[in-house]
Amino acid sequence: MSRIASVLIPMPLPEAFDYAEPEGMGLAPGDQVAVPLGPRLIRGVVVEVRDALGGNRPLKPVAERLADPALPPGTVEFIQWAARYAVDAPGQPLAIALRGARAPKPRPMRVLVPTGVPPARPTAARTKVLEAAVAPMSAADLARAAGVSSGVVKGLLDEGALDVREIVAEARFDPPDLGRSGAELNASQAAAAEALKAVVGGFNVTLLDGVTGSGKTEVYLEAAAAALAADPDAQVLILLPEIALTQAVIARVAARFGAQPGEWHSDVAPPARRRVWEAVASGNCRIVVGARSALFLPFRRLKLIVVDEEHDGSFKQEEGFIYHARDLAVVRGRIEDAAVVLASATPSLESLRNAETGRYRWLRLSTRHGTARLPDIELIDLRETPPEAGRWLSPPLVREMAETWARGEQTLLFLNRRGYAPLVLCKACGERMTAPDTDSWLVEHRYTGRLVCHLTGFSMPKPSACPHCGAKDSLVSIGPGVERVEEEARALFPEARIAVFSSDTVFDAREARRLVEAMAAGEFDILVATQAAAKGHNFPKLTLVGVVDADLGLRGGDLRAAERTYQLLAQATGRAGRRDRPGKALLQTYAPEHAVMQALKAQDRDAFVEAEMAERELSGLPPFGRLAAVIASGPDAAQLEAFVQGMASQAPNTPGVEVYGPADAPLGLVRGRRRKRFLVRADRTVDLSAYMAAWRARVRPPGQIRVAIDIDPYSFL
DNA sequence: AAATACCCTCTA
DNA sequence: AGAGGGTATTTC
Repeated sequence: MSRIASVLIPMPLPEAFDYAEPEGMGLAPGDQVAVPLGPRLIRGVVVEVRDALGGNRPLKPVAERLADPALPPGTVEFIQWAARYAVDAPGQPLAIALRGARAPKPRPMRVLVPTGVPPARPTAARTKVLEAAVAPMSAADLARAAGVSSGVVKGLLDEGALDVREIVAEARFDPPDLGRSGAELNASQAAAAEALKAVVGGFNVTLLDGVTGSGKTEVYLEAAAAALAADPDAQVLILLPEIALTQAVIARVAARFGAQPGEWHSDVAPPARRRVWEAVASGNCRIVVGARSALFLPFRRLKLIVVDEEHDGSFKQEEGFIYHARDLAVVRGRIEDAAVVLASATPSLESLRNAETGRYRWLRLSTRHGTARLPDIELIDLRETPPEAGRWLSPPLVREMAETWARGEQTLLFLNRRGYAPLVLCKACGERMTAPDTDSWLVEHRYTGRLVCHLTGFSMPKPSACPHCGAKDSLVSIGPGVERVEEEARALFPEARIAVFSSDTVFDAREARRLVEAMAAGEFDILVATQAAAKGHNFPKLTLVGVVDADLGLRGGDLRAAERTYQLLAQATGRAGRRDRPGKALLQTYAPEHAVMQALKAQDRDAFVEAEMAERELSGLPPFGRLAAVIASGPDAAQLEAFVQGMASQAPNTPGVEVYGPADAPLGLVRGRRRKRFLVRADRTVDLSAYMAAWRARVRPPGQIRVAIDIDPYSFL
């Protein structure tokens, strides 16, 4: 009986395609194959093999079974589940899962080995080289090890005393050393670690909820140790929201287990990615530390997933295949029968709700590690003590900074806004500088002298005359960014050592580490930083945190504005006063009576959560209801309008579902494309993915119009 | 995603 | 007619 293989192709095709299995190929689900698609050959993954019963239309045969490792069953199932959930083609998550498999193999390393042939002229330098060559190494390394110039090595090579051998770097990782003991734990940590060790083994979800500085990392590393020890093949995945945080966690893992974990994020070079991918597939790499896309690696025996800083919005992928890594981590845990640990000092309301209702276990770490105390938090009412015109630091904050500096301690000025000024306008005609074909403001960057669109990446030199009315020197910078706050701090404290930490000054993991280490070593007095520095780092001499604009995140008023502001500011203020020094945080606000500010001041997270939960429950919003967004975009405004009107009339009528829209998206024009949005609210009991899929199936977007569906949207732009 | 089928306009 | 260019369609 001939057989049919269903093959998933890493492209936005609506379903797996069927191919005939050539006699004797013996395909199984998960196998990587080459299949013909139109005129070309393409890589795909077998998802099903079945007998060819009855009449079939003629199928093209599978061209070849690739030697690359097969995807384990759990990975294939997860990909299909994720696609259905996100209402997208299964080829999209497959493309993410195959990113490591398609990357080029690491280049073989060329090492030199002695041939035994004695050199014609055995000089002292040559003897040193041959003595050093007992271990195979590259020519450059050999010259360095022997302390001679590269010419000596080349001479020996030319004479045949040394020979080149190519070594293919194997996709091997050192096994974790499970004999090592972990960090010293305090009573609260030890209790949590014991509780976590008990949950590894099967699927369940635990919320590890501990104040900043309570030592969550040590606790979940003990859970990792337990998972790795319980099963010699067990694998552990630690997900982090940002690349900048991976280095610190990798160092902690390496110290705890005496072995380098696999590192996975977009900054990892393709050959290194291939190495990690293959080692994860073979089961050799047992610990992975990575960003959200590490969730799609081909784990053979995943037993623990840790989502660190689980509340962080960076876990939501907003482009291409749209998904939330925290939510999908729980799904993958269920599929793989792995324990899932969600860790945060300021958990998301979704996770807190699941903990409250008992769906998740709830472990609370109360005390700060060591002797550190939480900082005192005070609100500065900017209506009463405003800064001078054109300044952003109020007198009370400046006074506190001066005292901190006098004591030889550090200040962190926190402002979650890159660049110099968020808006540039012409005082002659009132024109606001925006990017071409986009109606978002251009942000002024003084370091580079350019105006930058933070949405599209467009940038241009700052013009000397207004491009609209032509007036000379009429452009004024409105509002503060970190660069402007730095300028003000320098004017106030000309002697102080000041640095800026934002994604413009710190563009890769190495640079971030350097700046963090310099700050920790006390090489700066004042650090002006965006959220890039607000989380995860430990600065022992930092005793004052000044939040320049505490109200920033509350504007715009989307669903999670209050929650996000609370989380961000709690993290930022938590930077102050670790170790034995008392810390202080000052929040500049125009709305000190706002519930978020009051909760921060009182350091009463539970009160804030309770109030916010009550509001969400009243309006049926997450975590009490579910949301989805539709973003339709196209270059032609009239055509788009007609399409969305038609789409509105096609929305399925289902109890427990409300459709709002279409409305102009807040950023109505991006890269020359008009954008319209629908928002869908549904009761928790509704299968929202199925609803959205049904709706999408009823419409056919004409021409250039694109429809994107965002399940559980975080951005409302 | 990428090759190609289709469908216009322009040129001589 | 054939080239050129942009867009819609198809891929088991």
